[in-house]
Amino acid sequence: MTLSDRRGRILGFIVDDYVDSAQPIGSQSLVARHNLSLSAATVRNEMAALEDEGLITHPHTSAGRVPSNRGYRYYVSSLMDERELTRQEQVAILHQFHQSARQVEEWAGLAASVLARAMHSVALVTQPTVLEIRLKQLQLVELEHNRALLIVVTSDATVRQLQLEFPVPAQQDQLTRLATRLNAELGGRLAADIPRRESAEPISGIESIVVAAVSELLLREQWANSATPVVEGVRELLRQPEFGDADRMLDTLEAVEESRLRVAIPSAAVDDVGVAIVIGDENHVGPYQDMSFVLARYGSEGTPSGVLGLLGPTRMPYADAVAHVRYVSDVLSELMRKFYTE
Amino acid sequence: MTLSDRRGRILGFIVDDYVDSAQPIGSQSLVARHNLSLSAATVRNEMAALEDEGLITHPHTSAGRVPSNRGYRYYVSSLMDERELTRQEQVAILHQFHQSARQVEEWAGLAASVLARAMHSVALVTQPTVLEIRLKQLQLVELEHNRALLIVVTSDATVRQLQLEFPVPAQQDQLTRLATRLNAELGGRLAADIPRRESAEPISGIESIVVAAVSELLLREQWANSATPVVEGVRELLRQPEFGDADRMLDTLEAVEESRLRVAIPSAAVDDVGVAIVIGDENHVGPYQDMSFVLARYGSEGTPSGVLGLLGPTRMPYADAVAHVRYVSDVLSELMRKFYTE
DNA sequence: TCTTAGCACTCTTGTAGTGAGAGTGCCAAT
DNA sequence: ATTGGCACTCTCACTACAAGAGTGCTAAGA
Repeated sequence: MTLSDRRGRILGFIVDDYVDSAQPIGSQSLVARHNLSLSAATVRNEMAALEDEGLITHPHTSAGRVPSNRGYRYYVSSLMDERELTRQEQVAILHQFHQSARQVEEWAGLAASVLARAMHSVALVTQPTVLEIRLKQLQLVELEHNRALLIVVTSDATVRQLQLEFPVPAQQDQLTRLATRLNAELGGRLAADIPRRESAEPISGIESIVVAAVSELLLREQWANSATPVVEGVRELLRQPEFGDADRMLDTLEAVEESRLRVAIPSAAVDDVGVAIVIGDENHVGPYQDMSFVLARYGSEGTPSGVLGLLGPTRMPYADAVAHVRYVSDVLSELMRKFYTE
Repeated sequence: MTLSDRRGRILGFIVDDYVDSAQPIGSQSLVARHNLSLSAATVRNEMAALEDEGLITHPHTSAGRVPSNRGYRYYVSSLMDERELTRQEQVAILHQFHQSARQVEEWAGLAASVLARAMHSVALVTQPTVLEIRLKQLQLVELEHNRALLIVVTSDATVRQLQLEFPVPAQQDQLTRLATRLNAELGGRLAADIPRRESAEPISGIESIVVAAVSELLLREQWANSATPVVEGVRELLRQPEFGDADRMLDTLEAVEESRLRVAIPSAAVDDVGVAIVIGDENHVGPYQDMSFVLARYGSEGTPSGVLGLLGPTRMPYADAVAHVRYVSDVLSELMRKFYTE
């Protein structure tokens, strides 16, 4: 569907005005605000046409117009002019990264709060993960009797631990020897390559327990991180007028909690370069019928990567959102690139 | 202050009724509900007296009575009969622990959700920490060039890592030798004993960096854990009628987020055995003027310990809350005792 | 054919008024 | 000391009403 030039502009105005006023837009106020050389009546006719196309709606007979999900979609795909952040905005963001992000693990959280604050919505950022995660080193520490702590360092410089229980007691020096041997055998391997050795040479009970645990840790790592993003800015979001009443607020709170697990779903839409926008019911799952996601990948060839983005009301300043998400994603990618290729 | 028997009973009824109806309690309905052999007028006289004592208030001239913070305090200290959880309630809770708590790290989270669900309030549980935390083992893993990962295992079987940057490159075998030596020197020491060696024998730059980092990690451990408890049940709490309007809800959301950092303050009131109750403005800090904390310690001699408890509206079923907090604290203490003394 | 002025109609929102209901406070009688 | 009675107060739900904003349609003008 393509709209005439004028009709498109009117839709654009409606979206813009509605996004920043949160009030239904009437023909007269629209003419006044934009100094149109048209009468309100003409605008009304165009509006009626836009409504026939399903791009805007009426809350009730005599209220102004509000963009529908399809209207936002048209706006985003055909009307919106993409913008970059101003130099000033960029500096403000960079500043926050330089000031307080010492550890890789803190980057995701920082990115999330930067985004949330700038856009007054919820920001979601997954921890960076490598698809091809390799074992870098493992270590065994005796705790008491027959319990030990397994520590695994992976190629993306993260650490995981698991407590193991052995059928028989094991001394620290015995564990150290085992760790040394396993490091030699398994170091540098992919998760997928590790546990396939049951039928090889006979192995002691302890060793098989350790090997199984190592493989579990390598896999769990990927899962846990990619499934539960850092969530920031819930309060920012709930302050928006669409969440003004208490019930709506509770539902949204639930939606946001679920979103921890659910980003996975719309993020399927994220291709490798661009910023993906999922508007309202375009996301068929869950309680997100009147919320939108703006998502992007970050990270590049040879570094861990993840997904980051915003979850806000459909009435969202999309151009700003896209600009912010893209910029933060670039910043994060660049940080990772520097860090991992040194 | 001590109330006459009858006056005390009436206060008790008011608190009980108000706690479960959330409606101001009038003299007539009180007489009816409890089959008092008194007239409403008499009850009114008693109520007037209670109001003079500052134990109950009037939302407005012609509404029923509502307990004041001092009223709750009197109720809790003199009127409430403590109860234990029924066998059934106990089993339900134990069941959840046996079913899903494999790792020590998961206990706090589990305890929090058990409490939150049972009491429809926010539950706060700090991770267990040892006051006398000792270095068990440290490990150094080369990452790239002059960066390495320091891993520290402490006496309470937790693991922390930190990325280090050295002024000069360091090979893995060099790092391994350093780690071995430092383990011999520092193993078993308290956090406080570690960094006090600058002026001892001359040390290489790398070594001093590592030692400083070890000490930082040992201390950070304690801080991070004791300051930020697991928080569960925000939605449960906000569903309570006192948070019915949106503004109130936002404020509370903020209060709860802050409570992550602030439990420290009322938890000062927690003595070693009992359950502490902090009602409304008894907590002078922050936005908790009409919320109450019910807190207890868990853990015992020789095991890590922490604080756990509830944050709910002052209109809270205190007897239930105390019973739940006490029981969960006992369960947790027992689990820890078993785990750490094998 | 497109645009526009005019007008009747609709729906929301805010204000005011009203009556029922619940509760209090006080007084006088028991 | 307790209680019945009664006037008074305040909330809450409902209704009525007017103002305001907006629409849809029609008919006239460019």
